[in-house]
Amino acid sequence: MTHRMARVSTIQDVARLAGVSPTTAKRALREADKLTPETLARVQAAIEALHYEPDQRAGGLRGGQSQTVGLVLGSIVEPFFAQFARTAARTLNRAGYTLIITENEYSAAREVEELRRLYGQRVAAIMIRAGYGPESREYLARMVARGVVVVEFDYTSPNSPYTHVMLNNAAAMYSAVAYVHRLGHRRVAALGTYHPSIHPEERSRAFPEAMNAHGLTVPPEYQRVTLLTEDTAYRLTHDLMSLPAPPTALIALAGTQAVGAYRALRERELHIPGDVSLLTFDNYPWTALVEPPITVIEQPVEAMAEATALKIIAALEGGSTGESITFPGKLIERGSCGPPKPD
Amino acid sequence: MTHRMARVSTIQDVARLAGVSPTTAKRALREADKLTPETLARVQAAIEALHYEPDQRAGGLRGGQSQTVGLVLGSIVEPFFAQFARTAARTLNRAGYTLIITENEYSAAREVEELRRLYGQRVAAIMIRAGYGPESREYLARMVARGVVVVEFDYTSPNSPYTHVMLNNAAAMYSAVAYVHRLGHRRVAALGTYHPSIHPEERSRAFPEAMNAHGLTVPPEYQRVTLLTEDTAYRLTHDLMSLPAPPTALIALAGTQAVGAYRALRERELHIPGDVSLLTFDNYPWTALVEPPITVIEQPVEAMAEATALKIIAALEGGSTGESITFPGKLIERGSCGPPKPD
DNA sequence: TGGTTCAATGATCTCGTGACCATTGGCGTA
DNA sequence: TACGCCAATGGTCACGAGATCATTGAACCA
Repeated sequence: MTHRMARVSTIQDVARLAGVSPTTAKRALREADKLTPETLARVQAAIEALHYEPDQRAGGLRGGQSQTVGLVLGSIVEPFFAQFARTAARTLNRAGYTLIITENEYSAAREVEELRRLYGQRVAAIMIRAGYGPESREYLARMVARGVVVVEFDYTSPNSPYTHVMLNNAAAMYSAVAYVHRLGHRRVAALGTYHPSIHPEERSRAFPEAMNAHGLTVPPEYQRVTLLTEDTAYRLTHDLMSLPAPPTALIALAGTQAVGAYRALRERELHIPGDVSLLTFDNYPWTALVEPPITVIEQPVEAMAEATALKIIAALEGGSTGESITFPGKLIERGSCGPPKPD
Repeated sequence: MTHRMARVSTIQDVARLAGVSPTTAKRALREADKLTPETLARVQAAIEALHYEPDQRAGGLRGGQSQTVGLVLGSIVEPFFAQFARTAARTLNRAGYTLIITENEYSAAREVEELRRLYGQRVAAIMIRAGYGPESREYLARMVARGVVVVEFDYTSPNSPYTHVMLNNAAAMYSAVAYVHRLGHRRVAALGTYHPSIHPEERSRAFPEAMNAHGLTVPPEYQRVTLLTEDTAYRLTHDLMSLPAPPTALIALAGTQAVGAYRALRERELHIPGDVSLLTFDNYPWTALVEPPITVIEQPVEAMAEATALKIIAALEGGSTGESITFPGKLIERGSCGPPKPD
């Protein structure tokens, strides 16, 4: 296979073959009822014969925007996001939109180039899990000023002006802390501490608040600002368990973190939940396979993805994105949490 | 946020602000050396002031094709594919292309609609993990006739005319069978049997051949045509282990299958590897966390993705896709395989 | 000094579709 | 019968960038 001889048929070719004007041929696609049955049949036959497919780019050129929507994920290899993308794509496809999936790797700086690419395609809307940092804020605002619809999901940056679809992270974290507190834990650590610019996550912000609500405090030596990666969770777990007074319960903020935490605990030959309890966000299949199976907070991924996509569609069809929505997390008790070892 | 007042700046606006003709303004982007330094500076200042971004769709209109490449995955929630997408996107982005990621859920029928969508965007090329079945073959051929570059990866349909990038599945399967044979296993089952249209996979085809090469045969009751999903693997494992003479070793054909198989074995309270050995394709993080950790065949995902993307780029820059490539799998011995229990 | 050359800049056409306006002709009604 | 209406169809332009050809003017050389 060397090179190509593109000869793509256009609506003009269809019209010529059918013996009608291009305008009439186009109507066969969008306003079929305005044509005589015979004319319609002739045009459809021509479309079939030439295997004509409209060029989506040309149409959008006129109106300025396309039938294309951008999706900016935190990380495409995080199953939560992959599943989100699947459901969002299905919903948008049904409504006639094409989804362009990208990732920002949790960084606003990295995100700018993706936004630029999406804007180059003149996407009509963007579903975004914004990255950390201020670098992309101005660019995003400019896109909105140019008519691009924006909806945030999974995370909303502080003072964000955009509608969002999220987990009720505060309530989920509260239920997690309440659960381990009920089991008797007093020294609890989350695998990540709130930081206004590096890690401005709701989950890490809600953790000390939930602790306080149970009359507990998070010791300073448990507090470390991290990212949502396996690696940082692995190192942080090792560090925490090396402390003179290590936590008796760990809360991972995302499924990928749980992998790192679990690996570190295994390396230290700590028994779960005998020596330390473990709880994580995201109900991934493997969490039920390890021994003991891990207690998790499940997110309604599909419902969240569909809600986000529907907001986009509503806004594009002339309405608005509407109010922000939160979904409840669900604590699924398995075997990785138990009473703490007496000191 | 209600509705929009799109006023997007074009190269015309830039030209007007800079006091030059549109043609000159355009040259500031692609042939900057043809402009006087002063003119260039004026145009660049105007671009900066208006935050001008070229519309990628308009340019492609002229030449017929775009700077866009389609990627058709088997399943976006399979980590192998997600990682493949990440690496492919990075490689293509560096070369100035935008990647549109889609999935066919292993079905050629489902695939046709994705191909149609991609062709609607007039993608210049497609990287595809073709689905099972004949439904999309004709459509794909038509796209090629219209100048779209096609490269297959991970799987190639029988008699496929396209260049492909794949794992050396036959060799990988041979090494897997050799390994369990060396441990003493004689009753071995793969979680899926070759079928020319339902499951025309190299791995399932290579399995009985590898068995024969070791003087073994696959009993008919072990042979079941399945899909690469967790669910089917789960059911098939239950069925196999219920047989009067169950296999002493199981080989899962993909990481997702391993989840289902592992779950079924746990439910039956079978000890790994004491009662049954397990081996799977795809070195996913969780496979090292379960007890015992699972022996896997690792695929060089990133190298494969990059190779596929580079073939696309080569073909688009005027060359050809070149020869098909295969990559070797790597057997990583962990604890899930051991000698079989004596009968 | 007239002609040549070339760097710098500009004008115009093209791509494929959607939006909008124009034309045709048949039929009903006063 | 003349007028108006409307269904059916056609003509034309805009969208935004790339490609190609055209123009300007200054420098250079014989």
